[in-house]
Amino acid sequence: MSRNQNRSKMDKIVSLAKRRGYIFQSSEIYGGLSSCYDYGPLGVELRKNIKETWWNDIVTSRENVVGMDSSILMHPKVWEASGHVENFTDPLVDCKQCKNRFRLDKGVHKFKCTNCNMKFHIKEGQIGGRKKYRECFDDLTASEPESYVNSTCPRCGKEESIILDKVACPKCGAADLTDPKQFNLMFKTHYGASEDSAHRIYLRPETAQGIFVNFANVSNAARAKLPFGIAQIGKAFRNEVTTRNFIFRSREFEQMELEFFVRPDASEKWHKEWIESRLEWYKKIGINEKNLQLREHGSDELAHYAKACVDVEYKFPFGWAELEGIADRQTYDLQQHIDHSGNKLTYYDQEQEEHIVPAVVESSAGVDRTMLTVLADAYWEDEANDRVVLSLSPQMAPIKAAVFPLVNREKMPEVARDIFEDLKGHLPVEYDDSGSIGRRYRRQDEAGTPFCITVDSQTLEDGTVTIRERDSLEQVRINKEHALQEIRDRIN
RNA sequence: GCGAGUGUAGUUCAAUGGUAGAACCUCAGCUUCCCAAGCUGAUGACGAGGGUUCGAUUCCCUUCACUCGCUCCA
Repeated sequence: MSRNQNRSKMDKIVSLAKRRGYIFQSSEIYGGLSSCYDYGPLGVELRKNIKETWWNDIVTSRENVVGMDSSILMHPKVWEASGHVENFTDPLVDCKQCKNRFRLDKGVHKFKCTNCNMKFHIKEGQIGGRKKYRECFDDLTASEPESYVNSTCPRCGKEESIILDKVACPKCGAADLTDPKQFNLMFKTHYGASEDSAHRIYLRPETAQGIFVNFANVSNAARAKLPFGIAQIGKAFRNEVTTRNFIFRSREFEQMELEFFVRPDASEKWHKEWIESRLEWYKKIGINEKNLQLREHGSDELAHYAKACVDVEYKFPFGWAELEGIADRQTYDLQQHIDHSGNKLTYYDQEQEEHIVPAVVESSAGVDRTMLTVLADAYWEDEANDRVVLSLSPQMAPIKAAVFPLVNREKMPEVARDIFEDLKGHLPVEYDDSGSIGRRYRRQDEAGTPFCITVDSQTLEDGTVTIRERDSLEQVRINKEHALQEIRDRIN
């Protein structure tokens, strides 16, 4: 497909999502808030179904995985231990000339002496400049740039005479830079009514740390034995530099994370198992496997704590993109919290008769990305029948069935309403008697409803109704008393 | 964050320096015995804030949002 066609497919999904009540832009009446989205009546059902199938697959159906739900606000030291504070405090600048962005300390720092006008610069940790000036230094290996400010000039010997003249772009050499900016992906807020910095805390940028800090609590309470996992679904917040592609990357999002604790020597084996298991899950919720692939991180893109990481990717209209990362994090996380908190987050291995720090295999998936995947994968245009269809798997579909009277005459609406009333306590269903029957079928097709039950004149005679399947348009007659069971059977 | 582009009913599009039309959707009624039929009627928009002007949806500025390309993505 060409780019134009790809783009228009995303546009169509966005507009369908709004029209049918899946996804709205946040704060729309005030002009919208960038990258934040609200989920409407169908959206919230779809999200619930995604989360339920995940939870069922990861927690309920496994003996050795338990769930938890930690608070979004946590002690600030959690993020010092995890590395989230430290890794994102470097000031960054942009070169106005070549648009390069770099850490300020990576810029070319140009110094000069206010007394003798000696000049030198620091680039990539080396002192540079004219030969006659370089010779004034015993060693050309540079210290931190800040340490030269107000230092003694090595040429004329005058104290406190060196000043920082300018900082230039290491790429193009221009000294035309923006003011340094602090980039930290964590949202900051104040804890308590007082706004002094002592009470600064963060909205969690991932749910995983809530699991790690509860490692001892949960493993004791659950009497867990290795290998075992702790799972959590919850919101996380990141001040992303760029947000793009509808709900794909947003600043507020929901994660489904599993931290699976294993003996360190077994992490590789479990990493492989979870990769398979997670890929299967996406197929199970109805994603076309041709649109799924695994991608292993190269050593250059691995996070500092991870030994290996494999992404599950989906072929979106805008290209292949990451749905989930499955990482072998080794003992990094628990060890960091052991070091920072002083608590013994270890496991006593009965067989080896020793305390060990378990390694962890993490599966980190996004609810919102899964939702976009489900919608994009289900969307198609049935030109033969002139309709737009969301072929959601019955398990994912927000509305499982709709009930119609074929026409609004005789007793058909009453009979149809009775069937609807019987179903509605058990399944999400809709009743509709407006317009023509064809219009009502189309409406449900677009919303992704897999089944439509129609009451016609034969129903009044023998108590049977038609049940129509969304994708094939096939209809069969069943006894109206069996409608609930029939739909349940077809969902599973 | 930088550069380019785009903002008119729910959606897709018109028109205009004198405050806006349509189609589809939605709603109500009639009709309709199985796939967006028909008839009648109704609701509904110039993203926001300034400026120029007698008058701005239209021109200018700012801002917000979206799209694309960079950049970023523990």
